[in-house]
Amino acid sequence: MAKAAQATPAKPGRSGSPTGRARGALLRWYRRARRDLPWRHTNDPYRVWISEAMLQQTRVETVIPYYHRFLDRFPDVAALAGAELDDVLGAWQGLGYYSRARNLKRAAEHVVECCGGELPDTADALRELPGVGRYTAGAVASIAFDRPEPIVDGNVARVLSRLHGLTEDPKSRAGQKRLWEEAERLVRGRSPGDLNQALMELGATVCTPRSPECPRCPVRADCVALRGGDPEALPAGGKRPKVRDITAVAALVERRGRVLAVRRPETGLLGGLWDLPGGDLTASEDPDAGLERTLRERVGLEVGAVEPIGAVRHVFTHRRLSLHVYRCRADAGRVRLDGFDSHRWVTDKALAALPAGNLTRKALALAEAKAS
DNA sequence: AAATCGGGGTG
DNA sequence: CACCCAGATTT
Repeated sequence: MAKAAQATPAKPGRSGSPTGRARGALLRWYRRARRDLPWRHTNDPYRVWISEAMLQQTRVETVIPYYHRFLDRFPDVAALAGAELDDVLGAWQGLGYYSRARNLKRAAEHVVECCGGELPDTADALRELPGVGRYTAGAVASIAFDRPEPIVDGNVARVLSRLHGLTEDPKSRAGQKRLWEEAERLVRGRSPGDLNQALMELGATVCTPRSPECPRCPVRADCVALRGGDPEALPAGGKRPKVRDITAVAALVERRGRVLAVRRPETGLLGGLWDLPGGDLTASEDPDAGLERTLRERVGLEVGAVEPIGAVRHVFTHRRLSLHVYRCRADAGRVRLDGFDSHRWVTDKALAALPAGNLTRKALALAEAKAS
């Protein structure tokens, strides 16, 4: 259960000050207008933590079904700590940023070993857990433990940039410093969890990146950017990274009625997930030649009866990938891995059950469609 | 300070 | 297509 509020600093928000007026307006607005979201039905620190981990860089609507399934499968810290990694990754499959799932499990194991299975109840202690940064520590501390800890996420950065007319880039060190200072000033006082959620809710539903609905905003009277006439101009934007085009190959390598599945390294892209063997093509390399080369180099197999199945495209944040999919037969010889952690010869059904990324699922779906 | 890490919704 | 999302971690 949530602990009682700790002593709050000596200056409760006076409703006469701009800060006090804004926080009162935010709290009243939030209690009236907030969306009914699954994680708002509980103060259970474990559930709050899981929701915050899932919501990192991920939209609310995407998270909701994962949140229910994950908690159904791993209802508490002990269940998560005792689970198989593949089961945790399986529950995370399709959600992206898979290091979050591995860190959750590692953190759960640590909490069981060192804290009797109870999540730490301060931001500083939470911060020690793998995968818990300043934002997540503040969110769990304020929402689950009623502590006046600030949070700054993308929504809060936008709201505060506009409210205070901050023209610095929120990504810069100076911009971050200022945002956290403003968030801290605002969170001091009653109901820190609701205040923090009000800021995020406002950014998500009213103070949106484009076409903000300023007439509906509870703090419009104090908004510097609105007075300036162009709230949409804030926050100051940065530059975007360049997108690379990549061509890769992968194959269903068959032997004695089974296919070869390989596990990606724990760290890096799609870490710990299962995949079909293959790899990126070098510049101007022919896909057929690339398949032969990557299978030889990365799984140590010579293959025959190579049959192209087709290609699938997948867009990552800064990569556009075109994957050529093949079916082939492996000659005798031991698997020797390079760049993968482990392998299994599995049936089609077992292959479909292994945790994998969406690109691999697309490839499997294509092969399935082609076979029938 | 910049790169890396997924996937999906939106205008 | 560009942009962004209840960010964290590594370099």
